[in-house]
Amino acid sequence: MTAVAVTRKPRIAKKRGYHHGDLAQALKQAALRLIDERGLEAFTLREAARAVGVTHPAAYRHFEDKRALLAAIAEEGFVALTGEMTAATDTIRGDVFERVSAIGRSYVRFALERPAEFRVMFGPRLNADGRFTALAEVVAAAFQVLISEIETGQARKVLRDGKPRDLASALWISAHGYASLVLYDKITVRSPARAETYFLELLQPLYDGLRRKR
Amino acid sequence: MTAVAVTRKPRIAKKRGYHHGDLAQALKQAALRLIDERGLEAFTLREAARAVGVTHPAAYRHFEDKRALLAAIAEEGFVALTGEMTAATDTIRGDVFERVSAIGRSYVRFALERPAEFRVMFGPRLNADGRFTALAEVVAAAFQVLISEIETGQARKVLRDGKPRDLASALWISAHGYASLVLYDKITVRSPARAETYFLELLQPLYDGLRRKR
DNA sequence: ACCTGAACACCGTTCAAGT
DNA sequence: ACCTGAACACCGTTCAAGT
Repeated sequence: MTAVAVTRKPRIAKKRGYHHGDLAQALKQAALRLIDERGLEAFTLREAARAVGVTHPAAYRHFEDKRALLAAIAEEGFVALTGEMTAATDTIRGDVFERVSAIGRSYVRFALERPAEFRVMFGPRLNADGRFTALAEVVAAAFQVLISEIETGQARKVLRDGKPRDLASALWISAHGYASLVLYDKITVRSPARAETYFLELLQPLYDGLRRKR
Repeated sequence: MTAVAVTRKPRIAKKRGYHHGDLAQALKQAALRLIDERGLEAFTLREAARAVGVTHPAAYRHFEDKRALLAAIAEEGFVALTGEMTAATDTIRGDVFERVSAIGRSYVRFALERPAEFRVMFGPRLNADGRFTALAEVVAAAFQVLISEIETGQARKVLRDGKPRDLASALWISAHGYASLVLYDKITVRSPARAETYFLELLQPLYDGLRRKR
């Protein structure tokens, strides 16, 4: 966007020959760092290549194009998110209600701790044309964590009736809406540490509404 | 992103001299059309200028830079959204609960009917550096519609207790989370016509939870 | 198999110059 | 006051050529 005049920093070690490592992985990590520092819109493939000490066309040996690099990051992000949500419930055995709210909390934590990944996962419409089928699959897998939890909650007569997909959507919407509005500067949180508990405070009405009447 | 080889279309009427109209307005409209057609990431200032028949540096007479053009679009978008939300309650006199859910519905409708504006409003972090104070103000004004409605709902003992800001945030989160997940292809709606009622279905637990126990 | 050099068709931004 | 022409420092993508 802005054409800044940068004093050409001489490559520390002028690489000759191959990168001799996992260049694909290195490019993804460089990309995330750059997105963290200057934002998604300012991110360029060329800069990522420079950061790992390789000429920019080398990236095309590992990714079809720029969008494919971002899609790879998004894909890994959804896998990581699924892992976090699953891990969140591991510590909580009994109360399904506690488990469900722990999943919501872990979603929010992921978004705020790894904002660059979150933005890549939800910012650009990478898969508008359905090009990245693997990406669509890991998105579905993440959602499935919510659905399964709702199902066991309903089976134990803790959660209200309704299609599991729909109740799970409500959960996803609440965690995603909160995370998005915070990350995109629309809702202000006093301190990052309070972000998770504030989420539970705000969405208490929803959680109350999800509880089965007794 | 993609460098398409376009056969240079000769300008229909080779404009000489001034645009002789509201160029700023024309650029904003052209921008929205282009974003609608090819997405926010593909949008360029130069193409918008070409579309209205003016050389690209002419845009800088009306906007400081590309971000400022997008910020102007976002600003008008928030004003329009505030108008829609206010209008949504005008038809409903009595039940505060009905009014609150009408606001949510109008938010969702706005997002799905005017996706380009919605994406500009919430997609790029235009105001991350607090550069556009007017934009921040219209965002706050839109939020205020929700807060006011919550306040009267509480005064009439229809809505549960709690800080109006917090209950209003819950509403915003739900409408925004739903709209975002639908617009960014994460939640699928059977038909666009069903999108609004599906929203109410999904968030029924939240609305139930917002109701004051009696 | 993996990377470089060079090229192409674009960008956003600036600025002197034109009317 | 408003716009153009020309220039600058970038992009993403392609491809022949090198090791």
